[in-house]
Amino acid sequence: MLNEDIKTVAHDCGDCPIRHRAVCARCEADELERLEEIKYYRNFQAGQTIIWSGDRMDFVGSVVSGIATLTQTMEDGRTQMVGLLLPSDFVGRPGRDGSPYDVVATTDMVMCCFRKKPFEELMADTPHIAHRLLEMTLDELDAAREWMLVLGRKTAREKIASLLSIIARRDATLNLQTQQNSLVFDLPLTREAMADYLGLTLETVSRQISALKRDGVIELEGKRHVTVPDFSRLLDEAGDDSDGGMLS
Amino acid sequence: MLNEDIKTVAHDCGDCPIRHRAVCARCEADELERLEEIKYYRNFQAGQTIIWSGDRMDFVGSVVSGIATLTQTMEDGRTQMVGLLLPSDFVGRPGRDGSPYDVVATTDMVMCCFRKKPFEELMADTPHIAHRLLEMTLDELDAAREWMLVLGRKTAREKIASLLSIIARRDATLNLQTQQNSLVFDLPLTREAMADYLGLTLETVSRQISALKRDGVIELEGKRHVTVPDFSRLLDEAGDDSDGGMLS
DNA sequence: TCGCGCGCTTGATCTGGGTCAATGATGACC
DNA sequence: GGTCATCATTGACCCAGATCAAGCGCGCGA
Repeated sequence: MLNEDIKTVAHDCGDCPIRHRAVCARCEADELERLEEIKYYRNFQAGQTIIWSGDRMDFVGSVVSGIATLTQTMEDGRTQMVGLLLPSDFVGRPGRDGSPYDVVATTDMVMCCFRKKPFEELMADTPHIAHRLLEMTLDELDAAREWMLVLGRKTAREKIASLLSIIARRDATLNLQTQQNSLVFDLPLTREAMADYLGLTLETVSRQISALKRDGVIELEGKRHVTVPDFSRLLDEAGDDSDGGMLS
Repeated sequence: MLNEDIKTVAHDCGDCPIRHRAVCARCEADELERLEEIKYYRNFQAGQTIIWSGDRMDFVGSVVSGIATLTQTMEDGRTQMVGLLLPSDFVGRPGRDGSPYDVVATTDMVMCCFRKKPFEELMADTPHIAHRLLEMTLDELDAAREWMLVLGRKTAREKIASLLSIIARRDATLNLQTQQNSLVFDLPLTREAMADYLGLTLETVSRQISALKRDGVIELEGKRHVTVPDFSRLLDEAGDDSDGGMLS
């Protein structure tokens, strides 16, 4: 699984989010070396299932580009998305063998993977990687719990606004382009995927997006390209009290 | 905060869940010593708020007895419970200062606390405590995500059945009394608290409990004492495909 | 260039659970 | 042992969002 470009990116932290996020802040040469040895890239096509629920996972890794979703499905077909993986997000559960949900690429993706067993050994030797993983897991837990409020208590309109503001926020921090106070981004999900995230039907998603557009909260170009003229207005619609660190 | 009984329980792992779960599996004398030094007990009364959302937390700890809830509240008063703390559950976020939600005791409680800063130092020195915390956080994340499916996709009846089966399961594993194939337990929550957990109203909770009783899925004695004659029937009602490790 | 499929929109109708309101149990406190 | 407060139940009605159904528009392959 080793390939030629490993050496060339050995100290290019921007390339590989896991290295960037988990290690580089306090990087030490031998750790980088060991990480490089167990690192490889994998490509996935849009629609491809990366891991099936219950499958054994023999790697951990992080998203370099593209988007994936974590979903749970009941026997009768009802599905709920329980996580959204954007570039720099971590995938995998050190110390656990199986995945409790399906991981599906919704766009073409590149992942930076590490073989699981050696990664865990490395983790055992280097406490700050373990520490970084705890940090990431706590972040995911916070996100999951915030989403529980969305699922349990918000109206359809608030749910849509919440999703849009999360995507806008992530997009802005990734691209560092909070340009002229308005936000522009492409929706990385179909209406159906949004519905699965929000606990709604795709028809309701469509209607509420139309409503937000009609009311001037968002502008749409085609079906996916969104511009948000006033982000605080969107947050208002989401029923959020905080700006999530977007506005100062 | 040190008190006299510390020495007497120094090696009684059953008494203090955090020590039992986080440390004792591979316990080493000096760690126990250091844990004892920063440990103290706190009592809370039913209804008392342990931590307000946004508050600084200067301790971590675990539940010895009683029940607490983690809740998030919107400005207009809508609230969603995002976690339920039963005996042996861990409270606190090593490395984080504030709490993102209210922690409220719903019964009288005893907690075993550790001052946060020294606990973090101990964690930095002893990798397997950090490892144990990662494990616990992953468990919480799994639970939160399973709950997202409940909140987003299940009907009111399924939600109630899901909650009952979770409580029954926890209760049984704690008390090790899977006696004569039927389960008996007391509901530790009011109808309103259940509603807040399930994203329902208390009226709907009441109606669905009555319906499950009418249909013979559960039996009620008073308002809180529940017996489940057939656990797999309850799991069926919950729409769950697995038995959660209860039945073999 | 056509048509065909997929993602999306919009309309009509239905229904699960919310809302509002009245009434019942239980137990603590005087 | 009566009063009051808290928790729970039940009924009547309503509405947000689900369901069912009909099109629309755009990209793609023949």
